Amino acid sequence: MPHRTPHPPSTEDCSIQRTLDVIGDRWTLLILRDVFRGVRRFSQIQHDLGIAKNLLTDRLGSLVEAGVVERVPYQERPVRHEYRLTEKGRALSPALLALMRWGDAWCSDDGAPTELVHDECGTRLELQPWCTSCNHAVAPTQISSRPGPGRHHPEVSADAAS
Amino acid sequence: MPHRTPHPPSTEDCSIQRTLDVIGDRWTLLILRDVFRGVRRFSQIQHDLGIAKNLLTDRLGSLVEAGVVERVPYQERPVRHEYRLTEKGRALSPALLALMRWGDAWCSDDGAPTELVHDECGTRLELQPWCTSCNHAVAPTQISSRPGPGRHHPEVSADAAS
DNA sequence: CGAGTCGGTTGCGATTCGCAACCAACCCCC
DNA sequence: GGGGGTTGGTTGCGAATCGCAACCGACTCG
Repeated sequence: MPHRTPHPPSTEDCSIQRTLDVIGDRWTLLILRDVFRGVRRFSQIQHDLGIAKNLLTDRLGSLVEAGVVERVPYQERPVRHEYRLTEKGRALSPALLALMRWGDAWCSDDGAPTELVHDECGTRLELQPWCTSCNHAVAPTQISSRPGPGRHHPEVSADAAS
Repeated sequence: MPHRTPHPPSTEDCSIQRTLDVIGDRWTLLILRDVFRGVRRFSQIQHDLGIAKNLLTDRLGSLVEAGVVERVPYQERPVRHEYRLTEKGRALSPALLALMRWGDAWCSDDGAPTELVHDECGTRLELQPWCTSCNHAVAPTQISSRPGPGRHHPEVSADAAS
């Protein structure tokens, strides 16, 4: 259980903060990437990532506790478990894709960035927020949040970086 | 300069890995969130986040070195600098939004998840990968990557978690 | 019985973090 | 021209975390 500072001193806790409290660890997103890919068993993940076993135990425990993955038996005699994504965990897919896309586009060793494409039609996917009724990409400045009951988070605007 | 293990033992470095090498730190994404919001000066960020100054110095240095932000003077006499997003940094916007969205939807303290909406028309934004030619959301299984020259990354599929 | 696998737990040295103190450059003000 | 304030750091040090290796219990197979 990697505890953060009990109260991040001045910033009110925003969505990013809460998200990072769950997955903002050096290993956690890599573990989740493996689980997304179908690498679900302790030893598989451990071998694939090269993570220390005690850390993997710890991170998987946190993820289970957070409800991102669940520990289900995949065989009896001997009973063995695997870790599966919950609904909450599957909901991370867009974020993981966006991070992957960014790494491809901006951190590739060879110069050429790769693209994500839609298998069926070969269209390049941008992963921009896309408005289904206006049918075009939505700039970060045109996005706001609609809180359930009176809460809002700080605006994140790329154009504020002018 | 927070060094990772020199060679992440068995996993070949994938896009997620490379991305996390740049922003996979407990503080870095929070720093970037601030910069996106327009909080660009050292002392502002430091105060807003409550991060230790030596760590902030270190993280900002890494981000500058990675080309995610740049350090530009915003006044002479005395010369003072601020940190601005580069093109590369602005490209993180979809990822940041996706993470924020997830935190809103799944980690809110009060029960009701907030939604992202398009200002102009009020449409709820899902941040799913959206195919502009098919005009519908693209499931993770239908996404593949088109590498520039011979490289590919592992498929990330939410449905593999069946 | 002995060896092997899976999924951990325990101990310990090395790294990193968080905090507080200090500092250099520059400003303003008297 | 000395005192005080702000900005953007640097340095030192104790505490928490990490990474590695060793060990372990349950179980299976030969």
